[in-house]
Amino acid sequence: MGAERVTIQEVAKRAGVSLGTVSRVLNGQKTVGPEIRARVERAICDLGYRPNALAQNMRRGHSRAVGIMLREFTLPVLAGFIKAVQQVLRSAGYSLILAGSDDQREREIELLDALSSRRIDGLILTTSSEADEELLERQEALQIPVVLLDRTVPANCDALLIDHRTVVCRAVEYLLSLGHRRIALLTGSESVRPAAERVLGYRDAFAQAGVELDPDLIRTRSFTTEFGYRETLVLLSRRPPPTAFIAGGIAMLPGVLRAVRERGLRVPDDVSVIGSCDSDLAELSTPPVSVLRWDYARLGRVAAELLLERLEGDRTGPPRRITVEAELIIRGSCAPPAALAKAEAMQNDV
Amino acid sequence: MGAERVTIQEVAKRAGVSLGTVSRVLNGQKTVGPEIRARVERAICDLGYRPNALAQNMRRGHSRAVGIMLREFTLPVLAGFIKAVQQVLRSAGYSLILAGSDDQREREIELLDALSSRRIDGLILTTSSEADEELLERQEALQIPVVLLDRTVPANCDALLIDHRTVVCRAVEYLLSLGHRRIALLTGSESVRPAAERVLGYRDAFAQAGVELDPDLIRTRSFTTEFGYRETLVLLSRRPPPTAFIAGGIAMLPGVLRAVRERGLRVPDDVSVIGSCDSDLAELSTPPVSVLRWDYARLGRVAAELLLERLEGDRTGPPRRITVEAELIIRGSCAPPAALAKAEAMQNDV
DNA sequence: TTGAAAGCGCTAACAG
DNA sequence: CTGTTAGCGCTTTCAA
Repeated sequence: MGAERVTIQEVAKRAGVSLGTVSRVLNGQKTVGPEIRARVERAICDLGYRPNALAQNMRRGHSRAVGIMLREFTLPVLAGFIKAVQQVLRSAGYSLILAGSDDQREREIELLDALSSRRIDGLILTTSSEADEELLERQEALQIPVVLLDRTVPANCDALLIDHRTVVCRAVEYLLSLGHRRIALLTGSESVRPAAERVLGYRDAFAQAGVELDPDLIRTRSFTTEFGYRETLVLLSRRPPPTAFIAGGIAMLPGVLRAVRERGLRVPDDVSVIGSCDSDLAELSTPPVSVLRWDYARLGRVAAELLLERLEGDRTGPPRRITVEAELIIRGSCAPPAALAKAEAMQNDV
Repeated sequence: MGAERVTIQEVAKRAGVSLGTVSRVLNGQKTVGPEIRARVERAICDLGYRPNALAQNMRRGHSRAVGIMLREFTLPVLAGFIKAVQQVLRSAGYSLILAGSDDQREREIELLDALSSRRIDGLILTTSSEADEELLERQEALQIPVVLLDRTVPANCDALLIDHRTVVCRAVEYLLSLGHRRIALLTGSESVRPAAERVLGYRDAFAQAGVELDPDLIRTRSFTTEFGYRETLVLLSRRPPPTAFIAGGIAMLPGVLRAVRERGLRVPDDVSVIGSCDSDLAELSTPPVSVLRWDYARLGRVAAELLLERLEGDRTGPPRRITVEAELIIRGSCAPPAALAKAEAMQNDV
C-alpha cells in the first residue's frame, strides 16, 4: 500500500488545536478566531493536507455527485451536453460520474447498481428501453431525483424531450416536395421515445401529403453507426431501392455515407441523405449533408437545472416535461430523385 | 433529504445473524455456512440492499478507482483508448473517474485536487505542460502510481509514447517526394512531447532530403480545431502560401479542412492535407484524407496493464517507457503542388 | 470560541 | 463457522 495520507488528526496536532476546530476551518464556519484559523491554515498547507472526500461524504450522508448515464458519452455532440451539465453542476458543488452503457441492458443494470453503491444524489438518464421492468425497478430503488433525457418512462420523473416528430415530418415533407417517394427511415427500436416519435413524424408527412408509404422502408432496430451501414446496404439492394435516406440517430450518418460510397453512388445525384445532429462530417462532406439539429448545450443546462431544483429545493413537485425544438438545416445532400431528374432533363431537351 | 437507505445492520437483523456475517457474505468469503448464506442473500434481496461504497472504501483504505485525466475525453479517437482502459481495469475491479482538463492549467490543478480528495489509487495522465512546477508538485503529492500518456515528465513515471517523430518524418518525405517544398506543420506547444517530436520529425525529413525549410511554416501553439482553423487561414494568406498542411493534433483536421474550403480551395488540387488520427471525417471526405494513425485501443490496454502492475504487484520497479509505432495511411488528399502540376501539364502539351 | 465525544456504514482481527 | 468489537477520517452535537 502507498504511504499514509495525512489526516485531519495530524493537522490538528500540528496546529495545536482540536480536530473539531480543523473541521470547522475546512468547512468555512465563522466561529473560529482569526489567529487560530491562520494557524490551522498554515498546518494544512505545510502538510499538504487534502480532506478525504470518502470520509466527508460518508459522514454527511450524501456524495455531492450526480450520475449521468447515456448510451455513449464519446459522441462529439454529447460532449456539449455533458459540458453544459458539468458547468451548472460544478458551480453548485456537485461532481459528475459518467457512465456509458453501450446500449446494453446488462451493462445498464450493472451501472445502476454501481451508481447506487456510490450513493449518487441525482441522475440524468437515457435508458435502452422504456419497457423493461427490471430496469425501472432498479431505477426507482435508487430513491433519488432523476431527469430523463428523451425518455418518458418512468412517468413520475422530470423529462427533457426533443421534438423529433415535428422535425422528421418537416424533413419528409421536404423530400416529398423534391419528388422523392421511396424515403428510407433508419432509427432505433420503437420501444424508445425518439425512435417512436420519428416514425410518427414520418407517417404524419406521408398522411398529410396523401402519399402512400412503404412500411418496408422504415427500419427500426438500433441507433448505431453499424446499423446505419448495414441497413443502408440492404435497402440499396432492394428493387426498387429508396431514393432518399434519413439517418434517425446521432451516430448513424457515417454508416449511411459509408454504405452509399461503397455502392459507388453519389450524393445527392443518386441518393439523397439527411442526418441527425450536426457534425464535422456533415458540415465538411462534399456535398455538405443536410441535418436535423437541436441544441444539446441548452438541453444540458436545463437538465442540470431541473435536477438541481430537486436536489436543493422542493423535491416533491409534480414531474415536469420540457420539449425542445429541432430544426431542419438544408445543405447540399438532397436533390430530386435520379429518375425524376432524368425525366425533367428529357423534358427540357424537348 | 431522501429516504434512508438500508444498511448492513438491517440486513443482519432481518437475516437473524450478526453484521460481520453479512459482511463476509458480501465479500464472498467461504467461511459461511450454506444455510446462513442463503438466509443472508434472501434478506439482501428482499431489502434491495446495496453496500455503501463510500463506507467500504473508507474502511479498506483505498477507493478501487483510477483517475484518467486528459485534455478532452469526448474525441471519438479517445473513446477507443478509454474503453480499452476501462475494460482491463473493470475486470480487475477498478472503476474509472474521467476528468477532462480542456488543456487549462487551472482546471488541471483543480482536478488533481479533486482526484486527490477522492483518494484514487492510480492515475493515467496527459498534462498541458511538461514544464510546470506546481503541476508536477501536485501530481507527486498524490503519492500514487501514474502512467503518462505521450508525456515524459515526471521522469519517474511509467510512460506510453507514440512515435510521432518517425511518422511525421515519413509524412514530410512523402510530401517532398510529391514535389512540395512549402509544407506547413500545425501542432501544439513544444513544451509538450508530441508537439516537440513532430517538429523534430519534420526537421529530420528536410535535413535528410537536403531541402531548406522555412521555420515560419511551423506553427506550434495548440492542438485545438480552432487553432488549426485560424492558422490555416493565416498561412493561406501568406505569399507564397504553403502547398501542403500537416494537422499535428488529433482534433485539428476539421479546422484545417474548414479553412481550406472557406478559401474556395480544393483538396488535393490546390492544397494537400494530412491529418492526425483516423476519423469518419478523414475517411468519408471527398477525397478521403491521408492520416497519421496509431492504435489507441492498444495504447489503452497497455496503459491499464502498466498501472495494474503497479497497483497490485511491485510498485517500486524502475519507470518503464513503451513506444508505439504510428503509420502513414495514404489516401487521396495529397497530390503534386499546383504550380508543379501546371508545369508538368505544359510539358506534356509540348 | 473551542474541545470532547458520538457515530456515519463498513471490514477485519479476535474470540469463542 | 459465527459473534463481538475496534476503528477508517470526518462532521456535528453537547459542554465548557
